[in-house]
Amino acid sequence: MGLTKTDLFTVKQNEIATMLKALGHPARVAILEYLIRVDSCICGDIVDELPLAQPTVSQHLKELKTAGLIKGSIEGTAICYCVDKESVSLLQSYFAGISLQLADKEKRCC
Amino acid sequence: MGLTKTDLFTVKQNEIATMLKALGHPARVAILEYLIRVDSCICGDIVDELPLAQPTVSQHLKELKTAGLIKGSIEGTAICYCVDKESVSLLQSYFAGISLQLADKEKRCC
DNA sequence: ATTATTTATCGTAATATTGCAATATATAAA
DNA sequence: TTTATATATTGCAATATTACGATAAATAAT
Repeated sequence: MGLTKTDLFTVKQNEIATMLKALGHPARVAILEYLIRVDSCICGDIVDELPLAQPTVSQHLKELKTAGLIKGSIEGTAICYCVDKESVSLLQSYFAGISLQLADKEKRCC
Repeated sequence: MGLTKTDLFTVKQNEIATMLKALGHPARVAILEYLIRVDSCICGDIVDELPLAQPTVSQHLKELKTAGLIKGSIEGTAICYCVDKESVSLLQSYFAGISLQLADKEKRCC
């Protein structure tokens, strides 16, 4: 197989999983953090910043973009990437909600 | 390849990526949500709840456990799984921090 | 027009993931 | 002890991911 059965789960569950999967690699976490740290949304510097080859970085950027976590805009010959605030906000809300629900429960085991 | 170069990134980045990767599959998101929803941390009901075969569910549970997101305790012949509050709290803090940092920045492109 | 610069895509090798049937393990009940 | 119940492990096929060299595409500068 190797094929995720997305149709068996809710749209929301798939949405969350897709975004988290995109961040399920240290290079992509590093890219996100770099884009946030640098206050302009600088682009190909990511390649210099990361210890990975240019095609590899490009591929990671594509995955982040496909998952909706970053956006890119053409800036002359370069491309300017930046974080999609909405999607990050969505994840933030998701975990905030979960934490809230967890706070109420008292554990009966574990 | 197919091999993540974890040594090239920070411990924190790897830690976050590992947990998010574990949640990067709708079945595992569904398991987390189910464990939170059911206020006792019931175990093998997960198999009935999810539209996946028992070995598949067992495997997903293992991945969540390895990533530290859930814990399991033996309860007679059954095993009782529940969410590890600390790790969820860690993720919650992570995204809260990112959101805060993002709020300050004004976008220069995208 | 030619050349340099920047980013994307292709091709490919190594490895990982997903899913499940079959089977093993381990405890509870009879 | 035998049988039932619950969960884990093994083995395997199909597919996905990771990484990068080589190359393409697209714009800027000369």
